[in-house]
Amino acid sequence: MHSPAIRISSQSLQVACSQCNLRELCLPYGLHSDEVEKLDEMVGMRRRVKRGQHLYRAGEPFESIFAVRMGFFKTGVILEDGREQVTGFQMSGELLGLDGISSESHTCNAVALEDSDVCVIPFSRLEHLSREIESLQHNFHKVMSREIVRDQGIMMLLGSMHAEERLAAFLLNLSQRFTTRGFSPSEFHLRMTRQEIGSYLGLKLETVSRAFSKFQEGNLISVQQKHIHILDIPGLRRILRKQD
Amino acid sequence: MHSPAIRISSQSLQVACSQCNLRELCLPYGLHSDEVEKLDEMVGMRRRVKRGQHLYRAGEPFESIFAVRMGFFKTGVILEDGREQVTGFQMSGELLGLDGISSESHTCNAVALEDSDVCVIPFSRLEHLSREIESLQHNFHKVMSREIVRDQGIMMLLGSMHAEERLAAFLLNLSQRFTTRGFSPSEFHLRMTRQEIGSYLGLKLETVSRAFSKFQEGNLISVQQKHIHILDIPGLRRILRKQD
DNA sequence: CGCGCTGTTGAAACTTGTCAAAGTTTGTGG
DNA sequence: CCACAAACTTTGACAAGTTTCAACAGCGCG
Repeated sequence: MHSPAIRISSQSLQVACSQCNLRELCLPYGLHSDEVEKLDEMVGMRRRVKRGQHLYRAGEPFESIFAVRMGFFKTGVILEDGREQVTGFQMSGELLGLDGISSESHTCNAVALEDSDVCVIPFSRLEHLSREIESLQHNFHKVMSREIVRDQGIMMLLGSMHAEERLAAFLLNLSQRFTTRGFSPSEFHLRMTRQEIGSYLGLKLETVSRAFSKFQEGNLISVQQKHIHILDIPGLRRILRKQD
Repeated sequence: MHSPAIRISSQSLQVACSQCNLRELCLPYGLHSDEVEKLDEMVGMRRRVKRGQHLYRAGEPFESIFAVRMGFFKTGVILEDGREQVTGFQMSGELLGLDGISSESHTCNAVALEDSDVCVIPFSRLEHLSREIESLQHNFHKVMSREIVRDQGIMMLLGSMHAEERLAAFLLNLSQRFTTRGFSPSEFHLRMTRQEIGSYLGLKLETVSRAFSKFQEGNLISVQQKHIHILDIPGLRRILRKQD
């Protein structure tokens, strides 16, 4: 499955956690340097996923979790009638595949929305190393817990907010995550379609489009297709506060 | 905080995992008997929570997770305007407090909906023991992962289903969980109000009430206040299938 | 360079929420 | 144990928000 050649070229591409500029966003967070070196051994290889390709599919056996090194993913499931339901968007430093642990097979699809790179973290090795490195164990538990908290936040969004509030929350969340990664908080490129945003927010694509237009009318943002410029962050926040 | 006297009385009430008839639903699942005995030492004590009382509150420091031994809980948050948003209902064998790991403080409130008993599991001891007992570690990871999968299921419910579909899914889910615990799949008592069901399902209480009435008209269930009798499980399933 | 996917906008239909009133159950204190 | 108050539930009529259907514009990929 993974040839020595790939292994070597990966190394030359700085596969090592100790060299990764995402280590403050990822599993190595807070680990001592000797511990991070052990992590390096665990992270078997990198995998490149081109735009539109699957990182994994629902039903496939679960063996590894993945850390996004570069790029942008969506996760979701295909419903019986063929529609897609998007459950999340992941960017660099975020983990993919945690849902597969429980059933030992992936429960959703993960698709790259742009050419991406991930670190492959064999789960049994992660568990093994977690038994040795206390802070890695604790870190991993925190990451899983954060995922639970995140999901509950979305449940609240879906359960109690109107269309415009949902979109405002979505934009502010993206803005905040881009900021953490050193990008502009106010200007970015959406990697997903209106359809995918709508699916994620529990809205139809037309409703998403209308909300974008409304925000633009109110000079809160400027939209040009997928290019978003947030003009008034406090204004977006006020939309959230209205009902929530 | 916990006197020897309480400790002893707890023991006499069969605090031990090895004696617990929920062990197939809880953390001890699949552990060898010598390992379960180590678990017994970890589970410090039981705690009794009367109906309406809080097990924990949002913002309190996180120290332990809890396993429901007996009873019924709801978790939720209070929004700024005073409304409550319910994020889950927990019954025997299910864990509470996993969301607190990430921030080291509880992110929601947990309230007993009937007089309940929980096992208090100090989290640092759980992590410590997880480093020794491989199957406990794996079990715990599975439990957390299952929570993530569960939340994503609710996201899909909230994002893509109509009122009656949501209520049908809710009833079928309860039915299934009661069945697992040896109770009737078709007849049970709701511990929560229409308001709380509505909050959980992203609906107003009136809508929940109307959906109950509609199901009753269609001879799918018989409702008498909080007492539910499911007359036609396949019929409820068909309601789910319609749009999903 | 054109075809297809994506996005925008309008009008009508539908679902759910809001407000209001009345009935029912539960819990408490006398 | 009863009576009363508070909380919960049901139902109706109307309002608001979202979806559906349809038409058209624009961008981007091959």
